[in-house]
Amino acid sequence: MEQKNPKAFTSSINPLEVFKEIEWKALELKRGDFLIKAGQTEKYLYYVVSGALRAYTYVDEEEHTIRFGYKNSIIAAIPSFFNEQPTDIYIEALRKSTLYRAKKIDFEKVMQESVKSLSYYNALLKDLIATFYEREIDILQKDPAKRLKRVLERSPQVFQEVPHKYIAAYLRMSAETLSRLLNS
Amino acid sequence: MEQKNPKAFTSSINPLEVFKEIEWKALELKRGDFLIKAGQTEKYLYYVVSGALRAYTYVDEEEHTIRFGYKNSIIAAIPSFFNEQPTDIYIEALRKSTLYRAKKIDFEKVMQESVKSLSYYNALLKDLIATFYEREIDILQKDPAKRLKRVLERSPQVFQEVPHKYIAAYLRMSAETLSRLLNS
DNA sequence: TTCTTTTTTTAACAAAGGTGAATAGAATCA
DNA sequence: TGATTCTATTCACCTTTGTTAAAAAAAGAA
Repeated sequence: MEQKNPKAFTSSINPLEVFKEIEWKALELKRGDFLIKAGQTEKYLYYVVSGALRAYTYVDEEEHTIRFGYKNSIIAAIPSFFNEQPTDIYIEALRKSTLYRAKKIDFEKVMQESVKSLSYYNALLKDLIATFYEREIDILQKDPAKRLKRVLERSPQVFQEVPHKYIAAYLRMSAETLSRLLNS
Repeated sequence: MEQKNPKAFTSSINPLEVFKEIEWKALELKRGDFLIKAGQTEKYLYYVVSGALRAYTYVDEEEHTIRFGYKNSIIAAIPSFFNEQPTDIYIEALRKSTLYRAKKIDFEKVMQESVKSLSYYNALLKDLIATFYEREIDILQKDPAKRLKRVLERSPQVFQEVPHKYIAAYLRMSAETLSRLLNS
């Protein structure tokens, strides 16, 4: 069974397999490129083939890392994707990355045509809700060591893919605290 | 516009209006009664007419308050409702409460029969995702005063409905810290 | 490869918030 | 109503984690 978190607003479903009727367009990002920036409205869902990305937002000048995208994960500015309002999320490539993207309108078209697609879409939504819920429980833990443990057990590979300073931010701790925890 | 959070896994939609075809059964809870307990699978969606409830879960013996339900809000053990697996959530009435409930299977039936219902259902899901996202940003704030401010501005009435010690837990701070903040 | 930039580690220090305890105040129930 | 239980406040103390700074290590670019 594939791990679920902390992929970016993700699902254990491989959308390229499931939504074959949809046109998936390949794209290449280099380190520092953005998939989306605050103010834009999310029109795509992305599937990461290789590389690493992070989603973050600002509240009162403070940056908060909220999700990662890496191999086999879905990433997008999900709230904007669903409500079609401008997002406050930035998604940035942390290194050279290859992804596929599909248009929201293409999803909707396929959804109307096929009951099977609709049920897959529902599965995707369920997975999304599960991910959000897991995330909520993760960050509620008071003890930084517990927060680390949960994510480390669920998604050990993220520690290979993503610089620790971003993982620390994702776990709402300083890079120094994460370093202390990993070396003890 | 109605506030969105921290209702319990909620929506600004009034489901009694929108899902008229569904049979909504009234129920009365007294203080201390449970809507659902860990281990059970959520088969209902509840709409709160009056009263106050809280949803909480345990991680390593520690209790975490995750949502509240009160007047005009929806509450349920949402992840379980969607994935049909046993939940780890408890939902408890904090005082005498009146609610309506509808069966999941009735939702599904209506969804198949009417495109309009399906689109309302989608709206409900969007709202749910927005709520989860707001919640994530809320609890990520480092400063307890900021976490309080966000919820206080969005849902001032929760401070009338719910004992502060639960609000403190919801805001991941001690009751003492909340008291300090409110009296300064 | 070498150079440069970025990331990680370590340490000393400060400060924020939790804990425990005791009191005061509210709400609930018989 | 009065009694009891539950909730909120206050204080002193202490632990934990963030901050600042500097050095070491690693990764990326040329």
